[in-house]
Order: sequence, then C-alpha cells, then structure tokens
Amino acid sequence: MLGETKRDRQAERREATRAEIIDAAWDMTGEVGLAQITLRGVAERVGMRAPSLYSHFDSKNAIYDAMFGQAWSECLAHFESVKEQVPPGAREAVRFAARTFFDFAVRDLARHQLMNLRTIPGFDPSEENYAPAVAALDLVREIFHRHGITAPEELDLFTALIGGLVDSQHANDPGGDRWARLLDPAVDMFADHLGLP
Amino acid sequence: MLGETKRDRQAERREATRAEIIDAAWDMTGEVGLAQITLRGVAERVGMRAPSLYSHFDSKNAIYDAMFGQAWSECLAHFESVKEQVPPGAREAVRFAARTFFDFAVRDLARHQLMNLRTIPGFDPSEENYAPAVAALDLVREIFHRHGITAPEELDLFTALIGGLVDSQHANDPGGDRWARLLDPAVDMFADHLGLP
DNA sequence: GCTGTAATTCTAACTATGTTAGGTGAAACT
DNA sequence: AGTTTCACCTAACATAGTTAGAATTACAGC
Repeated sequence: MLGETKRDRQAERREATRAEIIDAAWDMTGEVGLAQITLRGVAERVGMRAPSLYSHFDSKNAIYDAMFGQAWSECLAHFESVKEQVPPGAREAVRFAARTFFDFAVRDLARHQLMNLRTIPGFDPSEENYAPAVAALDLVREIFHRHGITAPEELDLFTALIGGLVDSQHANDPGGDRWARLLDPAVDMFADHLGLP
Repeated sequence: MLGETKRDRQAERREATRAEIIDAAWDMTGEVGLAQITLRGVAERVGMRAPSLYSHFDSKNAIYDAMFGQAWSECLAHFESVKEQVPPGAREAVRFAARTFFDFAVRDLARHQLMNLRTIPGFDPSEENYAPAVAALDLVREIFHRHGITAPEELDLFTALIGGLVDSQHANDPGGDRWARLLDPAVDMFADHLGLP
C-alpha cells in the first residue's frame, strides 16, 4: 500500500532527525566536553529549539544513553569485522584483543569522553544500549576461552590492566602516547603471567 | 600582645568554618554523589546561606579543590606514617605499596568519588592541593628506586595496573571485592615481570 | 482538493543551581 | 567612642533541564 510507504518514510525521517541530534551532541562533546554540552546548544546545531528535542528523547540523559549505545555498537561492529583476523597463537591473540580494545577506547570512548558517563548524575545505561558493550566483552572472552583461559579472574585482570592504561593515557597524557607505548609490554607481562607460549 | 591573640582566634574560627564546610561537602558527597552536591545544601548543613560560602571559597570548584587537597594530604600523611613499615624485600615492598595505595584509593578516593573530579566542568586542581598527590607518588617512586627499579615506564605500568583495579572495583563492583581480590595476583604478575626475588 | 488527525516544532515559563551586588550588624582596632 | 573590617545576610541574575500548551506541518480518508 501507499500508506505503508509514506509511514515508512515518516519513520525514516524521524530516525534521521534522531541521528542528527546524536551527531550534533557528539560534535559538541568533541569541542567542549561531555558534561558541558547543553540542550540549547545541541538543538541550535540541529536547527531547532531545545524543547523540540523532547520529541525524540525523554531527557538529556537519554541522549547520553543513545551516544553510549552508538559508540559501543560501532565498537562491536568493528570487533566483529576483525574477528577473522585474530592470530592463531595464544599470545598474539591476546595482544590483538588488547590492541583492538585499546585503540577503540582511546580513539572513541576516551576522545568522546564516554567513560565519564558513569559520573553524570543519574546516568544509567539502558539494557538495550548496554548490550553491545557486553557483547564486545563476550568476544574477548571467547578468544580467551579458545586458548584455554577460562578463569573469570584472568579476564577481569586483563580488562583492569588495559582499562588502567586507557585511563592513565586519557587522564595524564591526552594527545600523547606515554601509556600507549606501555600496551605491548603490559600484554607481554600478562601473557607471561598466564604462561602463554 | 593581646591584639595578636584576638586576631589569632579570629583566624582560627575562620579556619574552623572552612573545615566545617569541607566536612559538610564530604558528608553530602557520601550521600548523594560528588556531582550532586549543591551549595545551598552544603550551606544549610553548616547553618548558613549559599552566598556566604563565597566568603570562604571563590567558587564551587574551589571547594572541590580543597576536598581534593585534603584527601591527598591525608593519604600522604598515612604514607609517611607507614613509611618505616615498608618490608625490606623488593617484592614485599612493591606489594606493600600497592596495598597501601589501593586501600586508600578504594576507601577514600573512590568512596568520596574524588576520582570523578577530573570530569567536573572546569575543575583543575591548584598547585598547592595537587602537591600531596605528587609527594605520595614520589614516596612510591622512592621505594622502587630503593630496589633498583628506576625506569619511569615501570612506575607508569604500576600506577596504571593498580589504578585499573581501583577503577574496575569502583565502577563494576562497588561494595564488593571482585577486583580487590585480584590485587595480590596482579602485584605478583608485576613483580615477576620485573624479575624481583 | 479538502478536512480532520496525528506528529513535530514552537513560545513561554517553571525550577534548580552557581554566582554577584549590595546591605547589616557585630567584632576588632585605634 | 568612633571607625573599620568582615562574615553573613537578602535579593536577584544567568544558565540549565524540563514542562505546558499553542501553532504548524505532514499525512489519511473522503
């Protein structure tokens, strides 16, 4: 039916506006920081007034939530796309996982300051938007399992280690590589700890 | 002179009020979170009105700054007080440093959410209040030096590792000990990596 | 094509918060 | 005693997120 098509087009436009808002929010985040974005500023960038945003999002935190979900979706997509390239050796596989996550975290999570989200008053990612983050971690878990690393503690240690490097890099040397250069030694340390060949 | 005494007493009262404000801010932080404390709320707790706080602090961020400085001062004081108890062995010394810092970070920094400070718009610790944090790190550096660990990268790796554990613990299992239990294995991994006896 | 309906955007305004301006009263000094 | 200082006050401003309700736009059915 023609009605169906038109309704589809309407939904499409709605989705496009939504994406435009998120893009505007991200642009603004890159310029002034996550906590400093204002609804009026985002709205102006999209070409509307602040209250109109409420036709697309329930609150400012809902925008943060969508940004969070989109970032992790892109991360997951990237992980999926390089899944076949994971090297066969255990040590190399762990190194690959670390590098892939670290690059994403520094490039996207940290640059967009999404890691600061958890400090935003009242922010609590929705189940839906949290899912890709869980799925991405599952991929890492799967790589570990493939090489017989099944203890949850080892994955925890791995995430803490890489997360610590990301965080230090982000907090103490943004734009530099002081901690980025420690990634390979850190992974080797971890691999030695596991006794990986 | 008597005048001196009176002026001293006045300065004392001023200092006491300042401390009272910081205490109130900390109490409030413990209840509602760092970013959610309001000047009116803090003021009410102290028994005054919000604008009166400006007789003691230049801005809200100045209060955060003072909180930051106080927390690190206490940390440094604690470090100094246990300095003599650092075990003689290299591995034990590193373990001791890690445990001391981790406990402080989880108990005070994380509980008071002071690590979130850097996400607060415009927050930039003053030289004066940042000093104890630097001094505390210097103490760790000194311990490392004492055992021949002089490469700055190793200290960076250490701080990233412990910081990652603190952060994971704080973010993913507050109140639990899932990452706290990984502290000893992590330190052993690090010590092995350094080839410590 | 016209009309009713639904959705999107608008203006106006409310509330909360950090902050400033300017006044008041008590304590400190001469 | 008179003056000065200063901690605190009230009133108010600017900027936020958010809500209410009107206006406009896009669509569906006749």
